[in-house]
Amino acid sequence: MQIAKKYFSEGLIQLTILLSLIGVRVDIDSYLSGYYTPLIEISLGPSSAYTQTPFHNLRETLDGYSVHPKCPELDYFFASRRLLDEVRTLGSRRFPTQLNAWLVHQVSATDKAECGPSTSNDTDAEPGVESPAVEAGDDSERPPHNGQDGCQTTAELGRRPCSTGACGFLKEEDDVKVKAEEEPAPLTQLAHSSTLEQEDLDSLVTDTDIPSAISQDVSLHDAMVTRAFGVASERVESRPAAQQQRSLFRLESTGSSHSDPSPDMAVGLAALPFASVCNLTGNVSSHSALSGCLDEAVFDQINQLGLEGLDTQLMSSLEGINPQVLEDLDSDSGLSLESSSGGPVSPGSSEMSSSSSSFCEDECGATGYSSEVDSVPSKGIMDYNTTWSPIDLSECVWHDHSYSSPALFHQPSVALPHKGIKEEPLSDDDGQTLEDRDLSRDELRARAMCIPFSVMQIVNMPVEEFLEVLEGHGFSTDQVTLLRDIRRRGKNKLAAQNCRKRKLDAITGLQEEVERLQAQRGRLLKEKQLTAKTMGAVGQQIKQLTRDVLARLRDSSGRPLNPERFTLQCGANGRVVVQPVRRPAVSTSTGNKTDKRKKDKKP
DNA sequence: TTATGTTGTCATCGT
DNA sequence: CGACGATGACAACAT
Repeated sequence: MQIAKKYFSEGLIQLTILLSLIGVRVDIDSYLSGYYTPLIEISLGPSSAYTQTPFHNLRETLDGYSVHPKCPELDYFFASRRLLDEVRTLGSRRFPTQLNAWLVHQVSATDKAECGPSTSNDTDAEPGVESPAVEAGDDSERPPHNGQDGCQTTAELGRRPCSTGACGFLKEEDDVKVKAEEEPAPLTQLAHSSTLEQEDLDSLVTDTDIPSAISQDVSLHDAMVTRAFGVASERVESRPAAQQQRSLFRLESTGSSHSDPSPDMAVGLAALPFASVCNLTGNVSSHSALSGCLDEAVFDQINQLGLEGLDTQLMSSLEGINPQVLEDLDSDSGLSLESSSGGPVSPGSSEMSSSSSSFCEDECGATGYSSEVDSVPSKGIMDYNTTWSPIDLSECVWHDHSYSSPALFHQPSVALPHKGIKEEPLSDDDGQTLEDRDLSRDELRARAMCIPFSVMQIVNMPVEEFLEVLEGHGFSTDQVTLLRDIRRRGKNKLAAQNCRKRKLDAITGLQEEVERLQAQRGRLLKEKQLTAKTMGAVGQQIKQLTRDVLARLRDSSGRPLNPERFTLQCGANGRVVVQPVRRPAVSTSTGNKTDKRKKDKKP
């Protein structure tokens, strides 16, 4: 628990510090609750580690600190990875929408001036980043105590009732409105100034050693102390990437207005260009800069692909990591078939804990005896009755079956966790009838044949010693046969138990996989539908734009171009060229596309 | 009493 | 070749 809290807090603080460097406000709760959920669930579905540790849900609970200890490490790793990826994408102009989000978060120049030095006072906790909103006259909703607010934001991580991406978007909108009131520049200008902002951010990013900053270990306690002493230092430098990360998420979750946010991050991405296309449609009829709109439409498509590409990239990076990380992190979760000692079949874990580590391979299985027994020197028959005690091994798999309770024989006074009457210790004082009633058939046979070994001993002793026993004690042929049968049956019984356990585990695993695949199929179908819808809208938009452009163009004789005979083609360099249609017969949009592709390939 | 689940055992195969 | 594990099949027993 403490470890989880520590890692969790450290990751958050690092992100916060990164963000504070560029003077942006931090909204950690929306970041956490929104970002991981669609990312992980879309990408991987309820894979093993995630299924077992739905930490993104746990965070939203009151006892969010009860996160599985492994999860914060995953978070830390993933967050760092994403930070790096997003910092790398900063220099690219492929994602202007992402940069727009940056602008939304960006603090005004005056705020920057204040946040620069003063950031050191408010840096590590939230106040420094919250200050823009407070200064913007949002005091009615946010208490003026910055420190308290910041701490509250950090502590609220698991408490916020509104934790979806949509909620984060609403908050984002508030910020936008505030900025719109504060500054005369409209949002569109903000968006169009992305280049400028990008340069600004680039300078920040290039001047900052993000990996090293990320690698710095800042605990929650450290952060609080640092804030108290007003120390900004290098830790502050690790902010921008986190801000990117959160902004990206917000955009993604913003685009999806569905009530079910989990499966549709890609859906949200797809919705972005669709919305832009719709806006474009409304403007087409009246605008004059048609070529600009065309470029914008094209860029929207490219952006869609680019964002999806980014999404895919993140997904692939995560998926590439998961197996090792998850396996390592899950190594103690007892995925081994033999390790589920908590089951009713194998309740002997307490006894097992005192055994050597060689039993870890098979705590209660049929193979567990060998290594332990090998370490015991052969001491002859008396050793088997006294010191040699492999029973701890296998008694846990001796079941509550009507005629089997071999664990009771020649056992030290180990309290067997078996249920029922068979757990009564066998002693010479016990009545013979009761004793016989509790004996297994092989025990009865062994007793009848005067064999001085318990079934457990016979089954669990090493084969070398078993052969020595057979040869060195003058047993009759019947006794030898019985000894071999007892050993064979005992081992086979353990093997059967293991086999059944494996079978059940396999069935369970297959059921889980079926559920996971069904969920994945549903998500993919949704995504497919939305993609088809978006593509159809884009195609219609392109057609409309083409008609509009052609209608405004004139041929050499001053007549408008016939849309049936001419078409627009966008080259790789972004130039739009009017080309005559070879075949007057109108084909489908896909046919046009293929024709265009062929034309492009020919030169 | 019947149906179903659990467990032990045997036979068989592969290592 | 023998020991051993895995597993299907069956029977006895429990619920």
